[in-house]
Amino acid sequence: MESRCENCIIRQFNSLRAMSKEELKQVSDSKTTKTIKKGQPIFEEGEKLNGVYCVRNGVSKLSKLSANGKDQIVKLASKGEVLGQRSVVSEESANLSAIAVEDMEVCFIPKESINNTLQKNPNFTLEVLRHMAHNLKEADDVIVNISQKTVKQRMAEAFLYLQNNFGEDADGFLALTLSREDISNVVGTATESAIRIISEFKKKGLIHTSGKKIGIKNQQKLLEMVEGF
Amino acid sequence: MESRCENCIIRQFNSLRAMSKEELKQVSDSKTTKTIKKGQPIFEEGEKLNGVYCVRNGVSKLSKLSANGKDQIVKLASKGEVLGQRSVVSEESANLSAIAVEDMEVCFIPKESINNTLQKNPNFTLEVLRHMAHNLKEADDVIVNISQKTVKQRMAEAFLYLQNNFGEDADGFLALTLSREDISNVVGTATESAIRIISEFKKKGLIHTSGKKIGIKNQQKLLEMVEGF
DNA sequence: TTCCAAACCTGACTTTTGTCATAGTATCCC
DNA sequence: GGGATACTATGACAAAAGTCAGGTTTGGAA
Repeated sequence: MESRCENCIIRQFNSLRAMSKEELKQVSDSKTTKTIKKGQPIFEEGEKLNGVYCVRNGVSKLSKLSANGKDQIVKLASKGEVLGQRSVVSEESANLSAIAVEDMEVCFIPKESINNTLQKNPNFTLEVLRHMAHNLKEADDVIVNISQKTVKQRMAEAFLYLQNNFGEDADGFLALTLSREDISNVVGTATESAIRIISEFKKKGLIHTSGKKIGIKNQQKLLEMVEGF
Repeated sequence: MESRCENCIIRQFNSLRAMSKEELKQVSDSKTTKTIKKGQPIFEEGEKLNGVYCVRNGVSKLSKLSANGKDQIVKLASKGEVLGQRSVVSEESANLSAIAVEDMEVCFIPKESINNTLQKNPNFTLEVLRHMAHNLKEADDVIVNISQKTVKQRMAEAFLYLQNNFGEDADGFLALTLSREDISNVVGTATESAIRIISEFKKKGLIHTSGKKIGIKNQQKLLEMVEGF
């Protein structure tokens, strides 16, 4: 289970790749590996984080509770993503909760290792900055989508997103299975509305389902729907 | 009109404060000052940016055009903010358009000066990173607000935001005057809906207006409305 | 296997929001 | 000062989305 960061492939996907050999060694010596069960939190909104979490396996939802008691899922994070970076960088408590939607394996890296490197290695800092810039762009795009598209369009978009980012299993179902409630929280709508639209898409032959599982049948039409036809 | 960055007070508000004397000197030598008239763009979505813009005066809206032809305003930027940083850092074309909502004075700083410093001065990079982290948090909060609050709540929030961030003039009107259309694009709703809600708030004594100008009359009730009472 | 809770689904209804049409009002430019 | 143009305002209606209330299915634990 335990292994050295130096040999970890995951690292290639995130900002840790900009660390020097010695820095990486230090990180590896101080890190701990944790297993998180589906439904369990890695950390929660408002919590002070003592480090970041590097995802080795599984998927986590990053969400925020709103005043009316509903969660809004802001992002889904999987293999290679580093969680909690924003909070550690700005020395604030977590703005979002990270909850596993699948069983997960994550490495906890104490903030000292991170901060140390941030102050000494501009390449690493720049790499983190680039990732943050990318996340910011994604967030801006979400804002535009959520405010200008209908729930139906956003649902279509969500399915295509899941297909692109998490792929499909052998039977043609989306590899990442979310509950209807989670889907509605990604899209930003009521659970009933999400379910209704799933039924509608099924009737129209855009998707097919089997229990919780959802498969995409007509990608083209879903794409057209996103564009507003 | 022209002046040296070394003496510029604005600098204290943004990441340029982490630059060394020599770096600042170089920036100052390469910068140019521009005047932008109300309604004119500083840069537009999709454009390749050759540098960043430091706002000395006036206010700019950062917006993105959506498929249905409406703009969504993602952020309002004023004195001290640096525009285009995200694009320069990630070497991508601009994701948002920046358009002046008031006459503006901005300093253009070529990206070479920025990139150079990013690679050599970890303090500066870290400072930029902190600003980006802050912007990301704000963006996440906007996502949650826009998807979980009603248009009425978001309108109330927008007025309070304008009051907090841009203040009021001598007559008690919001210092930043936006057109009804801009207001609707901040809130993410139809212009008619925005106007209707302004009328309603006026009837309820929450705000008062005079032409385009809007003044806050009952801050407490607006706050309660945002919270959902 | 059986039972129970949680998740899923559907219908009926209400509320919210958007759209279209139209009229009034300010503003800018000559 | 006058006319064109853009912005503001309001009514009437349509569409979208949420809520409530009730069923059904599913999956996991005893």
